[in-house]
Amino acid sequence: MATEQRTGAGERSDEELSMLLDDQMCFALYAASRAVTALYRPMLDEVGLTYPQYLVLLVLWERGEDAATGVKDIGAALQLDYGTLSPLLKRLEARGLIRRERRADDERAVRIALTPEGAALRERARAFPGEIGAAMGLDDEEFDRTRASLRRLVDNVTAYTRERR
Amino acid sequence: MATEQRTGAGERSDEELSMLLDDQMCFALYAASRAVTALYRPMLDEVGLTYPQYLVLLVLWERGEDAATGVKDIGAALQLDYGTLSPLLKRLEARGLIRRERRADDERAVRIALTPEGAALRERARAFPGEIGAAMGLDDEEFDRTRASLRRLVDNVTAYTRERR
DNA sequence: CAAAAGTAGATTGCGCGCAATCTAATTGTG
DNA sequence: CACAATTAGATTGCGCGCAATCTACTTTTG
Repeated sequence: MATEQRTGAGERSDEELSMLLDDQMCFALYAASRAVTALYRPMLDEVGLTYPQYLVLLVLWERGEDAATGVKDIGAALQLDYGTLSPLLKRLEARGLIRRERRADDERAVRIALTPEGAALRERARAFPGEIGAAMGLDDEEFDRTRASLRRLVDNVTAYTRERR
Repeated sequence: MATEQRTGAGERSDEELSMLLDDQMCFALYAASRAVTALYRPMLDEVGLTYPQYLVLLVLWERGEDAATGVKDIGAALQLDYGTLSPLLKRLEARGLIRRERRADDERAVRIALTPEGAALRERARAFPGEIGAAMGLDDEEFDRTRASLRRLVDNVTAYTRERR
């Protein structure tokens, strides 16, 4: 266990953090995110989904059939833009899991709705979070605290990014 | 702040975790990883690197000029395969930051070595971790604890994945 | 030493992410 | 009402990630 040196002894305290790969939070996040995605892969393969497609379905399952969910709403929930979502949603439509239809009252907007097949898939996915959580192997307290810290981190980073834009 | 319900009231305690997007660690990780990458982007743009390219250089800077680092070594450090690394390393070579040369004693292996330009880039990158860390806005204790939990999570998940392979 | 097994790396194909650009519909304003 | 600004979404292009397949070396083994 290498000891850290986040805030140095004196001068240049915030510009001289370690450049070591394993000291960096950014790499820990990058590695953890990919490891968890890889953990999902065999489960998602069984239902023929990719991980981002699964996230989109999580949003739709949560909103319900009659929520008038637009592409923009999904993008806001997942922080994904049209460049990612447009082709992804077309693939979900091609698989028969969702329908995409222009709204009559606003021809710009596309309403994304679950098909019965898409809604039914929820039951097959219900066991996923439990399996994933178990494989992570953190106890409830560490799990909750880590998730809370990640949320705080995302909020801070998002605010920071928005400021300097 | 929604309160959680990780382990339900009684039956099916580990198969009935919340399906809500915001309750899921996997989404917290996915969102945090992308938010941090986005935070790096303007900095990395200034030196003409992508985030994964930056990670590769972190490895090379850490190993030093004469470490005989192979593509496999970089892959082991970053958990990336040849399909990702081969074209990425060619791009770094095209930018003049690294050299790729077959080793004389083992014609299968490719030695990746920093050029003077690649080595010099380290100085321009030295300030990055500090800026990123500041934008994350976690105090030292929360930062260290979260990073430690992420490492533990990656270790557990990796072991789990390896078991069922 | 020859055939088999193993290893280092490259290539192909597909699905994200994301910037940049485009279209078409709606809203706002003089 | 005309015309500018805004908005929802699609498209293009590029660089990952990763599975699958391929090549070309090395090492093992009969």
